Amino acid sequence: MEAKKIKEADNQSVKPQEKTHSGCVGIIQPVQDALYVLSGKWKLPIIISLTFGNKRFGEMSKEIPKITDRMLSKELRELEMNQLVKRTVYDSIPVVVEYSLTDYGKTLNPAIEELYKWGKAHRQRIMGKG
Amino acid sequence: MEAKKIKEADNQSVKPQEKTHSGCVGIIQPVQDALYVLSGKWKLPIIISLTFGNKRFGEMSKEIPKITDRMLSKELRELEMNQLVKRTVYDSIPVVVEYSLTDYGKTLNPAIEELYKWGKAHRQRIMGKG
DNA sequence: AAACAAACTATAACAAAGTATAGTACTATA
DNA sequence: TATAGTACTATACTTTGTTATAGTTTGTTT
Repeated sequence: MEAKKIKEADNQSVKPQEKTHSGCVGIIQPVQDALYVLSGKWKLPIIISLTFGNKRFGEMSKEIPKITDRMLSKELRELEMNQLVKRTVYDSIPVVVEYSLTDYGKTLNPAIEELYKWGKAHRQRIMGKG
Repeated sequence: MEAKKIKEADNQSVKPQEKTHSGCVGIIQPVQDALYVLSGKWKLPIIISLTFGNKRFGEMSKEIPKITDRMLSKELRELEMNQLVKRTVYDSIPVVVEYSLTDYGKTLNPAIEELYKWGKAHRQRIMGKG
């Protein structure tokens, strides 16, 4: 499988000659690239689940609150295409499929960590010091 | 204006008694909280634009590639509700409206920074060492 | 008075994302 | 033969997100 390309539409914008205004376009684009790969409700939950150890389909299905099998399957395939997740089939009987994070997938850790910290603080702020 | 509540649906899950599996649910939820606030294609671009200085509607509209006025207006309102962005009306003539990040909005900086770094590396990986 | 700018807002249409439900293929066990 | 486990996939549908287009208000310039 081949890595999904970065959206064409994100390619537009800013030839080097153009004014970069305050330089913010150079920041926006990579952030949008990241969001594109992580888009949707479930990719980060799946990745997080796998940072806690390799998992089988059924385990993840139980472990990630509210995810449906369809979404799990769909998102795992996308993550695989982007080389963040690896799928290993053991030809035991019955067949067992194990998912794991690739080394590349693990490079998302610092970003996830920051989102986690912010999200935690945000929840506390909103729920009132809970 | 009042801060938008965290989605009810995100409240479900895990009573303290329940098995936390490998503890990953405790990470997933805050990350989903963060994603909820930052959801959509435009909130981070808008926030990034404002980290480079206070801006007026028209400036942001030009500076953020491809955003429509409708989305800019809608997303600014949401960010304002979440206290990430402040809207200041100067009663000059003609009236001028300035948007800025709140201190709280600025706390997103580390997360954005990590997403930026990852997105930049990802683009290089995919575009081929560009 | 006519045209224009800033900062939006309304309406409708369309696209993407997500959910619900059911079903498949394989094998094992009762 | 019937039931069950594992790992999905198909279909249809609903919801949410985004875009396109046009219009509003207040005031300015010509």
